[in-house]
Amino acid sequence: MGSDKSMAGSAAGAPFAGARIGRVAAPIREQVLDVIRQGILDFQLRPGQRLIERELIEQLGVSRPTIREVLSRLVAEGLVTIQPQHGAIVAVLSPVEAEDIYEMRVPLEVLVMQRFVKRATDEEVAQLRGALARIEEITEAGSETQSRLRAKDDFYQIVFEGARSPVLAQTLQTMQGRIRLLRATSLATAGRPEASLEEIRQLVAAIERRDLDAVAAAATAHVRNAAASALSQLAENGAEAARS
Amino acid sequence: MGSDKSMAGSAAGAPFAGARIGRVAAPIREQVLDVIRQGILDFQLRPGQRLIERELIEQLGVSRPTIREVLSRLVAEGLVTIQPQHGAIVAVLSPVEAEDIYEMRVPLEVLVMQRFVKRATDEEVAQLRGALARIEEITEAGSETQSRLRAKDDFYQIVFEGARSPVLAQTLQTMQGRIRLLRATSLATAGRPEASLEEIRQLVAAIERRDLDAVAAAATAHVRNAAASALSQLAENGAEAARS
DNA sequence: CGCTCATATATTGTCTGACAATGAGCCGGC
DNA sequence: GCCGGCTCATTGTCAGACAATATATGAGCG
Repeated sequence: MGSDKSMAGSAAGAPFAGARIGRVAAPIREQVLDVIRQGILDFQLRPGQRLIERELIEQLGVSRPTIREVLSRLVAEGLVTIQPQHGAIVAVLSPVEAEDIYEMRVPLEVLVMQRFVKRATDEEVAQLRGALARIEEITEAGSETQSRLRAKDDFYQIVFEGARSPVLAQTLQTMQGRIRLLRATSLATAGRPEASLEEIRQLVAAIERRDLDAVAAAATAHVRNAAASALSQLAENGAEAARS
Repeated sequence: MGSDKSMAGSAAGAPFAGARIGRVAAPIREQVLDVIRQGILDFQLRPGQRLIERELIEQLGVSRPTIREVLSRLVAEGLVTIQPQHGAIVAVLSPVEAEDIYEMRVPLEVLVMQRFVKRATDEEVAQLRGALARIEEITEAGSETQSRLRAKDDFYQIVFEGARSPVLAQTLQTMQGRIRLLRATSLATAGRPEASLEEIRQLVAAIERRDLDAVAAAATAHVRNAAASALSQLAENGAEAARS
């Protein structure tokens, strides 16, 4: 409830401190889009779960056209599937698709990392090292997957910024989104945070040395290993599901 | 079939060659999506041109929510840009974006070609040769760009089918769509159809030999050359535009 | 007791109409 | 001649409505 539309008037607390919500700052549909996407990426909405328009309308307090527009966008991103005449569900990644995506990610990630080497400022490289440090911290603390994922998102954010390649960045971002779906499907790959961390360390080291070949090798290894881990897990999970 | 009930106004001057939407099998919005996308890809809707909702409604005879949904999808595909509070326009590719896309296409196209080699049936390979033959025909006949593009689309369609990689295929397809936008911007790259044809010949030959390395080399060369040609043209065009 | 069929419900697909808010262009005044 | 206000066009968003279709429920029958 709450969240009336025209509450802009008084705004008791912050005259112009906080971000103005609703009206001018961000179109409603962007907000809705973010909310639902985040819900999927954070595993609150699980793959296969139905997304019923009426429910979303009630929960988010927006109108049906808005919801439909948002769902369309999510379909385009590959995070939602629409079964005609039946409704939208959170997308379920098939092993075939997952393999495809990982295979595509390899060269694209190499590309973006090399671009980062070529275009990023020294400051951005330093930021990258900082992000690595945070990942190390979290990994060593053995924190939950959630925060690790967020730290890795930050890491990639810096890479994308520094690479100055908006299209490439966006493509990779949606790919990573879909892969995260996969992670939700196979329920916490958990897998190998330490191995992954070591790979990232090597990657950052190569970046700092500005060694393009080493960067390519490290990026390739990282994605390949992630793929192998995720896909094997998915295979197990799939077998299990088939058995039941 | 179609054209049952509301065949309303004649809409003589529709920019899309008499395409009218009827309520039949496919969902209306899919039809609308196809029509507008095709309009963009066929250069009937030129980059930068405004897409005013009201006009589209009148020309296509569908309602506003439908149009908006379609425009959203096209935004996601990168064919349309929305300027907040101002409206949608056919996307204009900046040189930076174009370069990005071409650079991404290189490894992805290598990937899809190699997959085709590994997975396509002999019959599909034969079909590919057939498609090549048609391209040759059209090129030698010196036909207009339009039919050449269509023939190349057919060629790629076969590749995508045979590669059995839906995700990869879709990604490449949207990329090629955006690149075609570029072609519309710089007004008929024209370029050298003969050179392009020779590259494709080499590619098909490598595929028939099932020589993965040669396929990679040929695919890379093809995309790289296309990029060089398109980008140089764009640079000229940009300079010209800047002058005026 | 299980199975098939008909009904009922739920949900989407689409349309109509409406309103506020924002941006663009125009016109008059200084 | 320039600036400010005004009008208009266009988008952003909502509410309600209806048909079509898929799923679930229950009744009747073998």
